[in-house]
Amino acid sequence: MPPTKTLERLIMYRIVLEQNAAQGVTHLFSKDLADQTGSNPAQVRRDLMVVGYSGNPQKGYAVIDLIEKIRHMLEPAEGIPMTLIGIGNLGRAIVGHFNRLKPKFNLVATFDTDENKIGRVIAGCQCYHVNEIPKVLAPYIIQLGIITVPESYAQKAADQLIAAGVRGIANFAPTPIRVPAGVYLENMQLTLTFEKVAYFARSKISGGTV
Amino acid sequence: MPPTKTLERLIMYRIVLEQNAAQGVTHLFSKDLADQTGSNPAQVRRDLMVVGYSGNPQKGYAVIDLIEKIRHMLEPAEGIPMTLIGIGNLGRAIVGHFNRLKPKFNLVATFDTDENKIGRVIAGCQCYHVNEIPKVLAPYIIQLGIITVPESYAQKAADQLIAAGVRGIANFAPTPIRVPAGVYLENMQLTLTFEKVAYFARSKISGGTV
DNA sequence: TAGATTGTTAATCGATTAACAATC
DNA sequence: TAGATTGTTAATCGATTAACAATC
Repeated sequence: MPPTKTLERLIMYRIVLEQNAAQGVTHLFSKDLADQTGSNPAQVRRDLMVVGYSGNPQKGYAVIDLIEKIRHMLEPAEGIPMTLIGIGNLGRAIVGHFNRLKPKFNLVATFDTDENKIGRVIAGCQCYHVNEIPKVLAPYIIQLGIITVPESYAQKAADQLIAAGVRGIANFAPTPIRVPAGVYLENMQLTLTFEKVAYFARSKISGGTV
Repeated sequence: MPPTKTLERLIMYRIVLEQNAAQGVTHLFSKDLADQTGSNPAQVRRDLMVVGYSGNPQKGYAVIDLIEKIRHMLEPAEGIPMTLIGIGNLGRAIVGHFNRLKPKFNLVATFDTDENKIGRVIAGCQCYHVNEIPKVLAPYIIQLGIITVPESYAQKAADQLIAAGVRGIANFAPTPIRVPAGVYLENMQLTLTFEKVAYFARSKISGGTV
């Protein structure tokens, strides 16, 4: 299993590799990839060691082949089952994103407590009441549960997802939550990012990246 | 200037300290703070060294005082000027967040290219056409510019903000962008988070945090 | 071939954790 | 006082960067 940081960068490389492929670029050097991702050539080469793909000192890396290698490493399977709780603006924005990520992810259902939303298809996915989580999710082993609910409901939402067997959680509520060992958690406090940027924008002389 | 990681955790501590204060908790030990933020007591104590606040071996840390110390360290000033480009679902969700963060941040304007949005007040803030960026932002030194536009417009949006003197950028478009030295950049690829969680949820036996 | 770039190892750097005397 | 917790230094750990022989 690669280090988290390496994995993050590999995902980033793949994103920009796909953009390059879309523009008809066939080969890139480690320097190019570094420039486009805010990394550096040594880092890129070191990261690529874990995917088991070799470049060519004269041409660099074949874009298509490298995408395929990274993809293969990241996604043994397609149609990763996922779900989302809380269909506010943020929830809708994220669901929208996932419509572009098909068929990689399979958004099996969304949940909310607002009667106006329940039973409707929102952003292409059926919305259920949170009470139906156990029933609706029973057929799946959900790899990714996204929490976009208000602060007061965040921990409860996580507990419900975990009870339904969800293995990984990305929490966007404005408070960190806790999960038992065995569940992978990413607490995404958007506020934290904003405060950090404001802080370093004020303090730093030269810019950081990623 | 504290290390980035330390700063991130300090912001997180403050978030949970504020929640504890709201619940009437007056004192916390490093262990409590660690549990609630997915950290560990040694880390907490080490981080708190930089804020210059001393706890008490018998009572722990006085919640209110510690909040004040961290706040003081993070925000020399109030009303940090900020802006946002791209009033889609994600943009609206973020603007909504900022309404809770007043008076700390001061969202001076939002921008879009959609004629249906321009001239309107959306989520409490006036929306202008992107062509007006230079004029509207001229009176401010913007510390935080948030980009929530489609992929194809992300780099352009950044360039426009930077030309208007924006010092820090949080980019939520689905592609990393580049900025010159002197501008602090955070590329927030939500996709990256989702793929990472899905990956480790599948691979890891015991859970990670933060 | 000559030379820039690769893959990989070694060196450096920074961040986390452990340890412990000082403290209340 | 006794004992748990603090602040801080030292040790460990992991991640980044530098270096360089191998390669095309």
